[in-house]
Amino acid sequence: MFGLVDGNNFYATCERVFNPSLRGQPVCILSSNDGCAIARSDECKRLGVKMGQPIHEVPPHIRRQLRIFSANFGLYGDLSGRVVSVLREWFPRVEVYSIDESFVTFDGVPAEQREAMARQARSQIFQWVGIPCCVGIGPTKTLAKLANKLAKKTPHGVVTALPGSPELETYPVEDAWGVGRKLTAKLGAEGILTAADLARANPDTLRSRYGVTLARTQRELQGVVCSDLEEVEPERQQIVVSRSFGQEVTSLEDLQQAVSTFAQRACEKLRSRSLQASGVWVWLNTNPFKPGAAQYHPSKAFNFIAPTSDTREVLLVAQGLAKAMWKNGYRYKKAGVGLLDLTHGDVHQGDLFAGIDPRSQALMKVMDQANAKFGRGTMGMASSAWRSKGPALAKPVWAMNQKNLSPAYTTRWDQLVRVR
DNA sequence: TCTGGGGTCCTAGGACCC
DNA sequence: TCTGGGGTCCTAGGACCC
Repeated sequence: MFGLVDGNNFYATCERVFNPSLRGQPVCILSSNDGCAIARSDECKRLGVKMGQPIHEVPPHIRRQLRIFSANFGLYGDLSGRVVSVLREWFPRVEVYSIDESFVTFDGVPAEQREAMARQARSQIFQWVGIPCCVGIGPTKTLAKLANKLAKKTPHGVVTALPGSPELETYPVEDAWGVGRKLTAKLGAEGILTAADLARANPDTLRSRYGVTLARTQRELQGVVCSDLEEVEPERQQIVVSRSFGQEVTSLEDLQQAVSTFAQRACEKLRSRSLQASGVWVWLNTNPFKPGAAQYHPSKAFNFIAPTSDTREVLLVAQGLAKAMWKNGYRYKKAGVGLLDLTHGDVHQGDLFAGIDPRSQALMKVMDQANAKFGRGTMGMASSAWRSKGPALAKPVWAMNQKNLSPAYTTRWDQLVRVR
């Protein structure tokens, strides 16, 4: 049996943990650049703010009632780790599925004890970390997900879903895991409106019309396990860093600084996972929402002869790609850098003629260690915006808007909460 | 004025191999 | 008039997830 544990309105709840004045208030978390609502407390949902809604579309009289925050991923990630560490004490097998969701298994736990166990784990997480969770239990991950959604509507927060449960008859198919907007529309046209309808549909027709993914979802709703617990995170295939700009960028110099900064960050992520990249990919975008503005969204990739994790090498290429795509006269709103064809550092297919420069790894190691010890941005490449962290340089024009960022309560000494 | 970021998997078609 | 069988790899697009 599987369990799915997830934090209710996770980001909004994280903000409340260290700021009790937010309890009972409509809390709304904005995406990077303070654009869209990406998390809402129940009170905020009741005021009609929609998931993903651009905040400027929310009527001013509603907006004034909201407690608005810029996304503070450092805080959310840290609290997420605390939730997982409590879970590991209760369950021998845990799959961390996302920042706010984990799958667990009830191996060897008798059926009549599972819900009680889930309730205990749930109350301990609330007591120790301060995050209210719900637990869904089912014989497959898909049913556990479904049960979790049902649990949100109960006061005790724990629900079990079995194949053929009466709840499936009224459970909308679009809320099933693996059924998105497009499939909902197509299935609806065939009269498949609920999870029970999907479970009952003709499997051959489903397979041939919609592919193997939906066929698996159907089997899982019938109680057949198609997706097992993945305790070890699979190796990354790609690493992407992209941002919308706070202000539109109109000079190549600013654009290259942004691209450098993203490339540098991508390389840090790469090395933290002991990976190397064989390809780099850069793309640029103008503002698609601006009516009448000239649009341009080029993208260009480059393959290395031998995989690398050296920031200098990646940066040089990323800069070159950005320059090659640059056209005067456009107003750029977004850029991104991707690292592709990732391989593990210990399986190195070298360059027959150039060999490996041992100094490269040593240099990167020193940089990473300095940044780990003294904080991100302590050492960096001059072409990036790394120095903008210090007091001497102005904020880059492309820097994100984060007007309502809460403190790094758990990850910076100077931002700890004071108790009088 | 203001519109997120980071991923995965599947499928079909084309180019190429022997 | 007739035109094989069995593969791989790559890419683009579409769908999904949080």
